[in-house]
Amino acid sequence: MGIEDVVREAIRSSFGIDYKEAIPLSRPKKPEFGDMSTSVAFQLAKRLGSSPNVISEKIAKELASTSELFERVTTQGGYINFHFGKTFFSKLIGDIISGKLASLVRRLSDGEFVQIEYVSANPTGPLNVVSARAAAVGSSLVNILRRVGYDVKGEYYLNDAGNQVRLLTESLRARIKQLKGERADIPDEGYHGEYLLDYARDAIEENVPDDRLSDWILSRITDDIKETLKRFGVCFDSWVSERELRSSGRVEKLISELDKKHLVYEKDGAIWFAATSLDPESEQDYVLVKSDGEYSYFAVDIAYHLDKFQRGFSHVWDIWGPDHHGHIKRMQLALRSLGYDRAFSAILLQQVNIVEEGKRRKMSKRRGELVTLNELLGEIDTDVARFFFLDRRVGAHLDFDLELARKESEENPVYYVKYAHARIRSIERLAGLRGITPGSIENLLGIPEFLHLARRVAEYPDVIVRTARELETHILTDYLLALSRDFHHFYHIHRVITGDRERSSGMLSLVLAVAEVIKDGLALLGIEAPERM
RNA sequence: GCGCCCGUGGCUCAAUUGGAUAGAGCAACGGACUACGAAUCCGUAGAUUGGAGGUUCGAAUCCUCUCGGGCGCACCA
Repeated sequence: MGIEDVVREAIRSSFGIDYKEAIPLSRPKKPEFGDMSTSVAFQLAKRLGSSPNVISEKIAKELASTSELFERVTTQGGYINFHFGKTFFSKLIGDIISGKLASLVRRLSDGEFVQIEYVSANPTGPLNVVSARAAAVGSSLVNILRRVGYDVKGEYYLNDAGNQVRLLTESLRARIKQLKGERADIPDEGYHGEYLLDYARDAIEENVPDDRLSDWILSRITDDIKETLKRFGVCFDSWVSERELRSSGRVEKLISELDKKHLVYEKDGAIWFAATSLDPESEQDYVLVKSDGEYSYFAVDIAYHLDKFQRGFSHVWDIWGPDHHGHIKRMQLALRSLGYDRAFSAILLQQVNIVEEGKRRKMSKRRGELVTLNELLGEIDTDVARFFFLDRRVGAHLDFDLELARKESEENPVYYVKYAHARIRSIERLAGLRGITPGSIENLLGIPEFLHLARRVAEYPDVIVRTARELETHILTDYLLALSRDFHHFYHIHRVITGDRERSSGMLSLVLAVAEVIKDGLALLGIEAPERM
């Protein structure tokens, strides 16, 4: 029985009511307020026509006499504060250092088959820093959801068809001609980035026939994207090709499916999806088949998502850039008509701006103004870059100052966390030399810094759950920073290995637990925890 | 014009989704290595949470208005 149930039970026996709402539990800001607290008395005050003070005291009294979970239950101005006992911490630390850390995390799912689709940048050029943010966040969320029990697959949707590809090929063709000294202009809407010059050189060298140019450039760029992602520590479970999707007949099938539901009509030579008839709130209808006979991006994307569900995913998260937000509503609408809207959610990752000398610079792949992930990784460490992207809310804009990133790579917070880990491993090595092994911590919990650090370690399982639930990696990075800070502070006050073997054993248990948590947390974020630095 | 996201110390970000005195890191200033790693620690200073109303026991968080910044509103993807 968890804390929530215990409190609910206490409310029942104190006031004879069934409290069905969630019991708000939070970690108090001050240590004297205990290990966990609830403000439920405030909520009950109105309903019971009594003051929070009176109510909280009654519940606390009831809890103190009935629950074995707590050493003490106190009240403070209407708040009810719970204090855990020594056995709670002993068991926790013991479990962590004996390799049971993963089992302490509450499972949010029992193997539900789900997918996260991320990056999915068009294969028309090198990955930029915007995709890098998506790559860092997506790959970490895959790990974290896996930890709380989901069966997660990460997928990259490759837009290797349609207009953009045509423009890419024409741009490349123009670059080849230019290199051969012929006059040729890159189409206005085409890709003007210099990177195409390198590809053009290779194409000339390899003597790629003109009718194979499109396939050739797509596979070259796709390979380079895969290579870059690998360098960034990102590996996808699957890659889905838009071109194959188009030729598979799935789009056609989708349209006839929608047609059966009377959501399709023809106008001006195009075929439309009747969004407005499905939802009066919708502003407009959307084209499925253009008047030139080509499928629209929207049509193919619906077919793609339908295919995901037909592959058995019960939930699908897409990580999209802010420029896609207009796409969310209509996708949900289309999926609703097919019966899948609740199984789909989009995570809108806010944009990354490149900042130079305090001014934002526009990023455009077509104009070729971009900072590539490869360039970035040439300047700073993969781990530093990942941490940089992960230590922020997804909804927050990110002003990326390469100058600053370069500078910060030497004083980046990620090293603070890594250093805490390396320091503990160093202590562990010394303990090994002295023949000291982990032992009981019970006699040390009276030391304030020791208790504080133990409490911080105890938060970890809940931090993972919150990170997974909110799909926000910064919750985990922030926690790791706080844990590292608490450890460094502890380290300066208390020596772990001393002549007192019993005390040393207990101290060692706690710091080893800290190291295990750091290692585990960093691993979930795709970052290495070094033994030495 | 309509819709969505963001405004928190000089800078970059938090605040467990409405809870206790708004917290950290950079940068600034002053201190700490003769025992486990100084990539560290301790201290000082710095905030009318863009602004104005409202909702209630309680607001950075919710509602209305307003001011800035960004992004959408295609037979582009």
